[in-house]
Amino acid sequence: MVNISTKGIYAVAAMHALSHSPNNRSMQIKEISAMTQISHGYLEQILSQLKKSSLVTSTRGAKGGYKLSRPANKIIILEVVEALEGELFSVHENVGATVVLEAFWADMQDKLRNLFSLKLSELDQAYQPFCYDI
Amino acid sequence: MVNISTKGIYAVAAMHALSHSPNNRSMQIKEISAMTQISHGYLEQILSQLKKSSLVTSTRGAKGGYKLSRPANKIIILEVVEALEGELFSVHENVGATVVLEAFWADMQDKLRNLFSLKLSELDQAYQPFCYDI
DNA sequence: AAAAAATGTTACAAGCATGTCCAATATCAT
DNA sequence: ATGATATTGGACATGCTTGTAACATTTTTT
Repeated sequence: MVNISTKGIYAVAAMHALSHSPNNRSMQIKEISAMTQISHGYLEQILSQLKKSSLVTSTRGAKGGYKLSRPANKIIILEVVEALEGELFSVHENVGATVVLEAFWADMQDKLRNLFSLKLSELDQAYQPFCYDI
Repeated sequence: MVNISTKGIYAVAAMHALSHSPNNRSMQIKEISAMTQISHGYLEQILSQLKKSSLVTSTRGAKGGYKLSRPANKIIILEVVEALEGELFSVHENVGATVVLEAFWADMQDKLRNLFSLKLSELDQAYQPFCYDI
């Protein structure tokens, strides 16, 4: 079943925010919350998960915060989403019930995973609105 | 948020079963249940939804059943899934919070909808396992 | 007319997801 | 050392989803 909810989308937003921290300096939840409009409490949970999946590292205490554990071009969106929601698409036993449907859903899974295999760093490159030069 | 759960997958399975009814004769829940391994009770709900979305028609009473309301090559998987789960992918306000992310998710939505715009009739053509001739 | 065979509708239990909140722990600054 | 500042972990409320089950309604058969 495909599963991308707000949680995964928020995670991508948080990671995207982190990827913009100059020189990958630590960012605090407070800052990320201000940038993404995600509630402080919910970010706590999300970042905790991202940490468990080794996508970010943290330092505690005053002046602490989170930062990317790897450069943004070594992280793909799929990882981020799956860190929060588990396997993006998993077809279980019996839901196909025919060979045709099993093959179909397996193919879908493949295509979906491809679709989400974009690097975090490519977000800006690919989706930045066109800007005129002077 | 992307949302395809067992319900949508079951719906595709049910529709696929119906598309194999010779001459589009009515099939009963009992038969569909036997073919797809989906419980009778749950199929009732699912078929009821499919009917509300005008994807199937039904006749009640003894010798009743369900059949496709249109030929299988006029029905796409996306419709079937969305009949059960609502819009396949909808990005709401604020979850992007930046232009880049909004553009990204909008693009994803587009690509996903394309991915699921396969005709019901194409399932067999595209995913039938290869068979050797004699 | 009555029984049998289907769909149609609704209520409900159990589990999962979303999001809030707080206490515990760790770190920095004075 | 002490207080301020952050993360960490978990408890918890609320609502949605999944799936079951029972009952109502409609149609056919005898």
